[in-house]
Amino acid sequence: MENKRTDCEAINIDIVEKVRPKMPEMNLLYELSDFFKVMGDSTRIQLLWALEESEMCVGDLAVLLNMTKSAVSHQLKVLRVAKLVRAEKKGKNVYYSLNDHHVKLILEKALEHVCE
Amino acid sequence: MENKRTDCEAINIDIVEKVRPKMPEMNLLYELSDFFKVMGDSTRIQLLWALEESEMCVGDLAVLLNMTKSAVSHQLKVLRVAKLVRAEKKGKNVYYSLNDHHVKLILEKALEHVCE
DNA sequence: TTGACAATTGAACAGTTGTTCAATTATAAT
DNA sequence: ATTATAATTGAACAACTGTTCAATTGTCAA
Repeated sequence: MENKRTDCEAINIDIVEKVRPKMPEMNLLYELSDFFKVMGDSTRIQLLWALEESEMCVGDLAVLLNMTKSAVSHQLKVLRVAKLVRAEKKGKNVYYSLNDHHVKLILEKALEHVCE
Repeated sequence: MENKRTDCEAINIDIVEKVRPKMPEMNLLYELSDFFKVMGDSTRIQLLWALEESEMCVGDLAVLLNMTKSAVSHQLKVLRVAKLVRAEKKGKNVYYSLNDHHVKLILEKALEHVCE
């Protein structure tokens, strides 16, 4: 289970024990940090930002971001696995679109944060 | 400036050119992704979560998270550099507290996202 | 069927990240 | 002054990440 360990005693054991029950479960914690990890890449933010404006296929996104199709496709896969975008095949092309309304809100809040 | 490059032509050049002016500046993009990178670690989320409940010193946080003081201190430094927490020396101890009201909101939104 | 194009894939690479360990700084108590 | 405790620091290490490159899949048009 827990393989880390402290190397000290608590200074204010009362505070620690008051806070402990408020801490989130490890499971939730990993889901949260995994979500932020996905957001923590400038290429993926660009992709989400672009798809907020319009659905687009891989080639268009590659031109827009000035990257190779391969690099874009790899990152779209990350976003797809994280369920932030979805893919739809139309003829020869695969069109990507946003799959989650929370993302826009979170991006806006983060924007407020970095802009202040 | 730009050292990446496409390996293809746009399929829908009209869409690409319609979206292009809406794209954020590289500068802003990096600030955004840097912020999410900081949030994208379960240890740092635990620290922020704990400090939302009460300010605490390094030793208490180490006990609470069951980690070494060193590991906690390293991560607190990351949060300090990102201006998400601030440190105040009180006698023998250094007390850390939240330094940004946006963080709580963003954590809540992210929580809504991963919980649905 | 053949050829061209769109997209995906996996391996490889360099660059980055988080924890550990040992050493160090700084404060408080004796 | 000396000792003990709190916290920070830097180097080292393994684990992870993002892009490139080359090869592959699947679809359309001729």
